[in-house]
Amino acid sequence: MAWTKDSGKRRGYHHGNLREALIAAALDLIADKGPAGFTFAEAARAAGVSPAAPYRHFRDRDALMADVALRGFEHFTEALEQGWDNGKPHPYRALENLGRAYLAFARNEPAYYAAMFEAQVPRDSNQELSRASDRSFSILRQACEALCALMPAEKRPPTLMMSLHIWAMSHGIASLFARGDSARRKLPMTPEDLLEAGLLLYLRGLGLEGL
Amino acid sequence: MAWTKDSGKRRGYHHGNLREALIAAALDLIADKGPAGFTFAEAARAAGVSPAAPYRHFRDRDALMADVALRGFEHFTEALEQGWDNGKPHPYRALENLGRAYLAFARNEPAYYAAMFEAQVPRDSNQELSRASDRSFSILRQACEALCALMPAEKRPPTLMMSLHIWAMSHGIASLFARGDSARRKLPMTPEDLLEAGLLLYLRGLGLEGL
DNA sequence: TGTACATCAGTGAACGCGCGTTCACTGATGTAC
DNA sequence: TGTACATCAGTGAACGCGCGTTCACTGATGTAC
Repeated sequence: MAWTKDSGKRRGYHHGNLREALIAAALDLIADKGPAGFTFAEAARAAGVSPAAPYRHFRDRDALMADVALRGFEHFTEALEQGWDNGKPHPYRALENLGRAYLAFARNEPAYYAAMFEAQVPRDSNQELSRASDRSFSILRQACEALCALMPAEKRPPTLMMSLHIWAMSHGIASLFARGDSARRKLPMTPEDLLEAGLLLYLRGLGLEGL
Repeated sequence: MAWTKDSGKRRGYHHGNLREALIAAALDLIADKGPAGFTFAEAARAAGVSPAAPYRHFRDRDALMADVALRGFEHFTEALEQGWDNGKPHPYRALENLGRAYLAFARNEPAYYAAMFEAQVPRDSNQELSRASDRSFSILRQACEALCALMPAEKRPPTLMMSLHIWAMSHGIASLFARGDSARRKLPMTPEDLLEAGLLLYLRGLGLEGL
């Protein structure tokens, strides 16, 4: 990974980019051993810095973890937005792509995924984090609204409920079958196909027949 | 909890029920601080026993964790079976109850739930554990088969896919909104209502209209 | 352009702590006869 | 029913280890004039 360490150039007394390097180290460690298996000291070591140095950048281990989760949600939002691509070429197809983006994120970024959803980061005490999480969800909600707009007004389901259902199914499939770490379960089909079929059936249940 | 400690009677040199006591202690600790926040030493202390004693019963910390997960799946299977209640009074209603049982388990047994789904217990290396997990899933599958039997044969969906969808949605809702620990997200409705509506819509999508 | 100084971001040594694990041991229990 | 003995399930002391955290420090950087 290009963003780890100092990519070659020798550092002097000042690291120059320690904050980023610590986060990168944390991600590596989390990916390796789960959210529990990362320590402040080890992250410092990985960044090639004394064990006291991280305290210049993070209050403690939990603060680093919260930052990892925060960045995770930011990247996640971005990934979902790209998947949705403003509803192009067609809202249904775009929702499918959004779902794919969800699964791809769980697969390719297991460390972020674990920090966001499984590390016990107290979201209540961290407004910034819960707002970032809300922003991710809002992409999904926006997608549901665009889909509902295709239906006659009197047949539209509540979009909040609809987006929660789709979130739950995507999250369930991602957590059980698509994640990129050791907790992934085997599946006799691709998670993408499973999700696609699930979305199709669910939307049909809502009366969104024509695609 | 009645099964913790030695419930009053003074123990002598032999604990008498140390294995159980250690598991109970592990559950308490996991519920408190997440799957990471439990140590062999602390479990021993909670059971009122020297730090060397647990080694008579478990090879190491991971073995204890795996045992907790295993028991979790056993209780989970039981809970799902009770919810399903052999399809009574009616398969659809019974499926709804099965879903409720799933959510109730996540809420009431957060420690088991975390050990089963979030602790990094390597399932591959533990055949007993993966079989227990399969047994839980098979209840759900059985329920789907009963529901499908209500449909004309040529309209029946593949029950494996159907049960995976329902598992994913239940698991997603449970993990995000129903779990009994600090990672639960707020929701403007009960998780039970959300799941019930989701199941209804999904089944409708399958063509299971009449309930 | 040079110099003085404040601030910043590191060092490295030190500390107390709790964990995992081992060891020789011992008290309690069960069983053969 | 009693006794001898094997086995089991604990003790408690000890060890090495790595972690989190603190401290006075120092090298590098930026800025005012």
